[in-house]
Amino acid sequence: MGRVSQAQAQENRKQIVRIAARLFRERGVAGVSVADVMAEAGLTHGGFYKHFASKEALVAEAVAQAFAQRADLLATVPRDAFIAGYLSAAHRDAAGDGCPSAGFGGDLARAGQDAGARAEYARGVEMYADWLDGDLATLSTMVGAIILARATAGTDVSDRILATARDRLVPRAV
Amino acid sequence: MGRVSQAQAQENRKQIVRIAARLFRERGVAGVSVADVMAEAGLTHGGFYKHFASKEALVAEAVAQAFAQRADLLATVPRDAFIAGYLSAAHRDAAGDGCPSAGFGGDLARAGQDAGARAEYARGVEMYADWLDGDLATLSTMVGAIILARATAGTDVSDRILATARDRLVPRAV
DNA sequence: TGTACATCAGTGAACGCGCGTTCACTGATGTAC
DNA sequence: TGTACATCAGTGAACGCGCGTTCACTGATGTAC
Repeated sequence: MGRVSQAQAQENRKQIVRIAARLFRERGVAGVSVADVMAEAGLTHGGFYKHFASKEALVAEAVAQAFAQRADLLATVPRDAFIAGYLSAAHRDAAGDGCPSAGFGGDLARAGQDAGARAEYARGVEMYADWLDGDLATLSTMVGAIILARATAGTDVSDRILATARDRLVPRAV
Repeated sequence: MGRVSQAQAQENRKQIVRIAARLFRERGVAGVSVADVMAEAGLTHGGFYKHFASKEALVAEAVAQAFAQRADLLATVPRDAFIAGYLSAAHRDAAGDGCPSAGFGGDLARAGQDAGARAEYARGVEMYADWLDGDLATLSTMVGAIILARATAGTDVSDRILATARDRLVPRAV
């Protein structure tokens, strides 16, 4: 394949970011190679650097894209319904589409160099904070519960974590 | 150096696990090589496999050791004081000595193969659960707050996360 | 509208590099008598 | 207590391997006239 139309190239770029945002949340940044992302986009790995300066740059864009998608959801779903869905087994088992605060938190909690990704992450947390009227303790409970539930998935403590967090944050919901 | 006394070998083994437990929490499992751990123990990397079957086996032991050390602390410090210390900037900035639920959570939240480490992790969470009389929502808030605070370290939202979580969990403490 | 040329997205082989792991070797430790 | 031998923790070079990144090349796209 030779050159591709500008529109196609731009679409490919977006696709790369979308796929990266999913795979990084599913398997962690270190668990996904540039070649993995490109292959899933139907491209070969060599072309990656026509779009991004480095893998690190892709991580930053993937974090931003994941939070942007998240913002749409927050604007759509009522608060209690959102939190109940957040603290569900379905969300625990589908990290790729899930909360970026949880999906990227483990990777970005190390100081590393990835300043760009960390800046996007902080911006995303601010967005959650606004949505919760500054109640970052509730966000902490949500993020902590989903990370703990994922790390203990397959044991009965995992379901108990989600259940107790749900009782605490949305006691009225069924 | 040739052979070493059995007592010395056993001491070296413990040292390797202790160092791994610290480095893995500081930099993540993927961010620390077997050679890194061995070098910090004053040994060369080749001897590692006289003590452990694989890096994965070391991770499992490191998780267990970190939680065991944690258990001692829980038995010593009063509950509110512990939680206030947990939700401090000092704990945020010293992950190596910090909570294993937070320090290993990001790494073990991916399904991976590391069944041994995940089993130790689940056991550790159960220990916290007992200490909190089953209140896993409070543990979720603690773990979520520290992970979020670490991932946003250097921004002002990081301090706000810790402050709001502290207000929620230990309102009486100063 | 058509032609000639420049551009550049994508290809696929190759590059260093660091990793987890293996292995032949060393020599002090542990043991049998 | 002393001697001879077996053991095995630690050494350091080497192994495949996969990774992020580079690069010469291709050929359809975009542009200038």
